[in-house]
Amino acid sequence: MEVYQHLYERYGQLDWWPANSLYEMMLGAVLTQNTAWSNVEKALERLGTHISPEEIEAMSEEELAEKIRPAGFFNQKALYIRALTQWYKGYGYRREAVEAKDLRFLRRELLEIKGIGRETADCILLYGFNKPTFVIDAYTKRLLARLRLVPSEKQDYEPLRLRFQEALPRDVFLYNNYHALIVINAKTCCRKKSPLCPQCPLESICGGEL
DNA sequence: CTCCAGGACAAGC
DNA sequence: GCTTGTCATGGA
Repeated sequence: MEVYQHLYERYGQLDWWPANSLYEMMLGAVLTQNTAWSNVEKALERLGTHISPEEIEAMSEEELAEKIRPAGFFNQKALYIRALTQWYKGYGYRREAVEAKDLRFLRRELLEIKGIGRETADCILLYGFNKPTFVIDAYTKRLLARLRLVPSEKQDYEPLRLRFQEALPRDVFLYNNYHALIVINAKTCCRKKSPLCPQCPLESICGGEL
């Protein structure tokens, strides 16, 4: 918890994920795949704030792709969003219906959806449906590499996720805030590949435990 | 101009 | 199983 402590002292409790609704959160998770968040914002804005799954369903494939164009990979992401929306429809677009299922079941279901890989699934589960699964993204890998907790940024997803989960108490709020802190910190400082910038809250840490 | 950003998939080994 | 080419925009 050492790394977490330092980040928490700097940024505090974030209660994170930039979205106005659960559905918008899910859209953001797909749209941000290998894409700068500023471009995701443009795409979400073009869809209109408080976009509903029913509205997305009413759109044609081309129409949706055109709307999300600024986010890049728009043809694929249009497919992915439709597939994800179809899945959600199976639960009547009801949050409680999804949350009633357990984590392992939902994770398997999400991973079967075209365009929903491990990271996107975990984001949706953690930030969308409050399930305790840890999110591993590029920022997380970069952080681990800089702290020398792993030899390089090229690490497999699952071992890293389990490493975090085994090192931390199984708490959805902790998982949520921890990953949020990693993202916020990455966007705030330590941009490029400098080891760790001087003003980084983790500057003094060397090999501490997560 | 090049490089990169909160990945995922299909094809090939 | 693991690795590689592909998908695309907008900003630095």
